[in-house]
Amino acid sequence: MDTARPTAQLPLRERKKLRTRQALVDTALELFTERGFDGVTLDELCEAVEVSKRTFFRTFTSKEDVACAPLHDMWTAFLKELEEPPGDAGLPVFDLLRDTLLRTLTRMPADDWPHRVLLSRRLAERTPSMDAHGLAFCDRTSRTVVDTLLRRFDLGGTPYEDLVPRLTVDVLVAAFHRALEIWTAGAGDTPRTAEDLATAVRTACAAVPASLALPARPRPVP
Amino acid sequence: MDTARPTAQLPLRERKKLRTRQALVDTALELFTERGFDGVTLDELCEAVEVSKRTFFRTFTSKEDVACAPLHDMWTAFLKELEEPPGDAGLPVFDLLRDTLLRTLTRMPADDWPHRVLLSRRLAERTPSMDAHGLAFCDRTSRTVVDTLLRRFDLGGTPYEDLVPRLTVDVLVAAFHRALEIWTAGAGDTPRTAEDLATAVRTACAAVPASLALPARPRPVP
DNA sequence: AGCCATAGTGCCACTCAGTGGCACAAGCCA
DNA sequence: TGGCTTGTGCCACTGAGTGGCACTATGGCT
Repeated sequence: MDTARPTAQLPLRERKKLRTRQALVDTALELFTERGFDGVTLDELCEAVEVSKRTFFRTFTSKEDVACAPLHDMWTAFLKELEEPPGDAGLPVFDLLRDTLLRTLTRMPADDWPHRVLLSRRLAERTPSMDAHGLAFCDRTSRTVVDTLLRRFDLGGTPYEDLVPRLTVDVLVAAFHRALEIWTAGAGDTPRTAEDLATAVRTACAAVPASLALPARPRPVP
Repeated sequence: MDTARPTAQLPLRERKKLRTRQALVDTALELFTERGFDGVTLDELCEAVEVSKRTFFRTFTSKEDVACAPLHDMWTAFLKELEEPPGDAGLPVFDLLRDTLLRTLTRMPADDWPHRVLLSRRLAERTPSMDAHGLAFCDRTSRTVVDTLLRRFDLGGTPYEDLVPRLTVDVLVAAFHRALEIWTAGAGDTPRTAEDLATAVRTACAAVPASLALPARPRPVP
């Protein structure tokens, strides 16, 4: 089952753990997609992966968590990527974040990650508790991102705590979510790649200025 | 307990229901604040309000729901407010939304609503599942807002579904959340009013352009 | 090679959120 | 007053998530 990955040379124990984790994610996405999030009990999932429920909860914090793993992984990779020294100095933070996100996308495992994200997002759209879990995770991650930014960059001491940089991150996250939505909704079973998603992210980010300037002409009342 | 409100003249049954609802919210916020969200079981809450658990779940969708009620109420009022014809035509949608939000704030019950929001937000900050629930609710509301906008205004048929107006709403929601955060964090037990919150909303909205332009000057590496 | 210390696992019993079903009471309408 | 509808109480049940303890596999050390 999917050995010899870029798992490189981790201690055996770690590799085993990662394999269990991946098996749980894949089986969960498969079962949930087939019978719905609520149509599958954790006992069944654990049975299928041959793992005790106790072990499941040592790997994931909740039933939602396992189904949201693909995007969790991406954001975790994003945080790592953000620690790398940026190419251009003086670039607006928003562009820096966008580029970091795009770079992260190119580095996700190209063969299976996009498919996992697709399944996960489709599930989230019809499973409120999954959606909630994903949003809360993004929110927590955003805080971490702001902390990293403050540590690495001189943002000129903004008033009201971290209002300005935090808004920057919020806008990027919003744009990413819109991109995901568009990417996920795309026609039926067309294969989706991380590049497609990157394109959508670029589009969404580019649409931000227009969204702030968008004029509201009232319709003629019917 | 808190009769003769702007409840006006609703059928008796409705008024009773609303009173039960309000009692549940207030008691929940009180108990949760005192002993923590997880430190109070629904059975205890229902006992305190003298209502059966079954009834609780006819009024609220989850334990989190009752604790998030204050902001739910606000967004519901916001949607209603958005149906009113706007004063100025041709105003940017973002400004229109912001003004609608500010107007909504002035119309919330001035005496007890702010205090409820404060308790609710403080709880949410240390209760992940409450935070998640609140975020998911906002997300769903955002969709409704976009639908209303599209129905009421001629937004010039944007490409990629509703990308542009949806981003507009997302940015407003982000700004509101930052405003809430600042307002909630404000010193200790200073009384907080809806006007204070309105001021914070104005500040956060005004900070949006700066957040997009914010330059990232790298710090000298330590 | 052999042997602990320790990280990780399985099992079991328990709490509590959330649901379905049915009988009953309170508000509403004639 | 009596039917009708709407909302409530009660009770049993499912399933997520947790704590505790005994057990096994791993990796370091001699």
